[in-house]
Amino acid sequence: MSPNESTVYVYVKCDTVISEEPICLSVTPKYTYTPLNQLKHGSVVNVYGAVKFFKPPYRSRGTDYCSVVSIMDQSNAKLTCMLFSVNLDTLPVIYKIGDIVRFHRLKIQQYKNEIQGVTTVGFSSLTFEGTLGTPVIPRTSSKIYTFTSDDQKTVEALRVWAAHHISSSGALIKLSDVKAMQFFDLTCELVGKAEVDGSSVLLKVWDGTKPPFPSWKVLFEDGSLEGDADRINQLQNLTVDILVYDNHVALAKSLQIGSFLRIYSLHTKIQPITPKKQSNIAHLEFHLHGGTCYGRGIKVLPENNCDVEELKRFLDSVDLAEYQQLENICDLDYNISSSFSCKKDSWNAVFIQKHSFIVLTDHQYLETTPLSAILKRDAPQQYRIRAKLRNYEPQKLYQSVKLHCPKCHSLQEVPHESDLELVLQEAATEQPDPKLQNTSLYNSEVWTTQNQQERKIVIHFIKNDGILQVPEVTLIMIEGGLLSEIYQLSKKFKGVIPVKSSQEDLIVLDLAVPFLIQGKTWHYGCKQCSKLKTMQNLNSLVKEASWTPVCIAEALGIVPLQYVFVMTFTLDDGTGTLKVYLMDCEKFFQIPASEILNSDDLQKNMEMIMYMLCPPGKKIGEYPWLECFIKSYNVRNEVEQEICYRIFDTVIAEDLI
DNA sequence: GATTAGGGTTTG
Repeated sequence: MSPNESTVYVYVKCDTVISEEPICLSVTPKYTYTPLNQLKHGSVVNVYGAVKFFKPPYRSRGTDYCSVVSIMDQSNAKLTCMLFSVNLDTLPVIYKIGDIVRFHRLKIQQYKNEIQGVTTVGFSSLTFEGTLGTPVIPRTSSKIYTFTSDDQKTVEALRVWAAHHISSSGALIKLSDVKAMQFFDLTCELVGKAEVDGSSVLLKVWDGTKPPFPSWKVLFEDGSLEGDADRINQLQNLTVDILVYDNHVALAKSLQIGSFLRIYSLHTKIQPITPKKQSNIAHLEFHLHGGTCYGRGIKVLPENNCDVEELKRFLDSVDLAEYQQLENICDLDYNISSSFSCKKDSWNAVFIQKHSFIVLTDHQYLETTPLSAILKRDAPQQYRIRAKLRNYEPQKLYQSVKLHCPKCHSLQEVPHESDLELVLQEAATEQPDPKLQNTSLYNSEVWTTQNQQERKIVIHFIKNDGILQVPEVTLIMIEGGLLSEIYQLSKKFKGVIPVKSSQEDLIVLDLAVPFLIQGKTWHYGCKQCSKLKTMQNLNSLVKEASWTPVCIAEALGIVPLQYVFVMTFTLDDGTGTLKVYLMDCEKFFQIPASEILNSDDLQKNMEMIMYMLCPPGKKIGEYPWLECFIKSYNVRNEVEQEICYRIFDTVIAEDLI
């Protein structure tokens, strides 16, 4: 064998045992691998990639199993592959984002202006654990495959790249960290299973940690529960009930008790509290909905999977007796009648102590003052209080979010989209000035819309030290853009500044619209306090590329407005009631007011918090106690002086959110 | 031999 010849090791895989002894053949490797940015429509290629997204194999409506896998490599290009096979085994065995795959004989074709990979005759795959430092052992059903030292290097290099460029399974969380409303991936052991009806199956699983809220208990017919009854009973406070629907039912039915599972895109919801139920504690529902969106599905993990090995060690170390005690307290709560409200409160106290989901104060040294005493005293004072939230206003969340100027302290409404669109439409009729395009600060491109009377849009790409960067870190300015266009661009670029041409330079379009759109946050400036400067002033930020809203606002002479929640709480501690104001950016609810209007998830979290603090359909005796820090202050109106109260230094405990 | 799905959450 000449020194330049590579060695191809042909590993012969017999069932699950990989032969330790490579058969050494003196042949030149025949496989070449195409970088993902060089794929040509119509070709059949071999590729390597790190898994960016995947749907675990599921039965398609046709004859085959299907798995959708998106991969990326060092070229930063992404390829989505449609993998089909009659045989489940020949699809890649991917367990999580970041795994490394090698595909042989993948056909590249075009679909909707993008290329995609599809299985073709002779398709085969190897999958490797993506974690740095773990052994490079392929998962595959292929009995014979090549694996050279070059392959080893490719996998290792991709692991390093993926560790920096692909966010690992952040969705993989423990039951103890589960939030009241979220989608996540769960690694767990199956302890019980029951068919509930034709379209759903109940899975009872645990991962050794205690969820922050008790699990809902799904009802099923007597005798339909599979699993060891003693064990199910012993673990009842640590297991959660997952309802699995529709297309996942068949797979769920086939699962063996005691197997280790990864359940992808599991959904938690708070169980509505109904008057029939005696408990005033929120319960969590776990759903694996129908469909395969976001890779929703179930995969059985082998015993030798490193996550399973870790889970097994952890499950063995759990002290079950500790959770048995809590169970007894739970039983007390479930069984007592509503007439024993003081007992219930004491249970509530235990629960709150354990899970601390009620409002906390930073000022633990202060003694609690009854509201009746506060009402008799002059202002200004500070108090620690313990009360229940009898009512709050406004009830509609979007009405509680306002814009506050830290300089002149004015409060204003967040502009409605239709108002923004009017201003943008008006501005779009003005002609961009070509003299202001392509300067040392930015490169400009003029686009002409096709269907709207040839409207001109100019995008100015701000350079970093004279060089254009990738969109993710590039700030752009837009002239003549409408709301939908700005919205689309804000998804691609670091930030978008709506501008217009003036005599000397580009200037901020109008403070009636955001001066900067960054991610989901629309930043506004105060009309009264801002003293606008032109866009060339951004030059001062270019070197450091410090494109924070604060820096940009300062460079442009803008006083940025803060998003705040403004609410009135009516508090009641049995001795009296007090109206208390809350003005909060993000500390109180642990939810940024600046992002909530553009986030369904945050809105749901907020609704859930208010639902917990002020549960509808319940008597006030059953409301949770809140601990707050408030201060009183004098407000003089035209006729008289009034004492007002405001919450501060108070937060909702993290566990609730 | 073609089809399946074509990533971007249910509404139980």
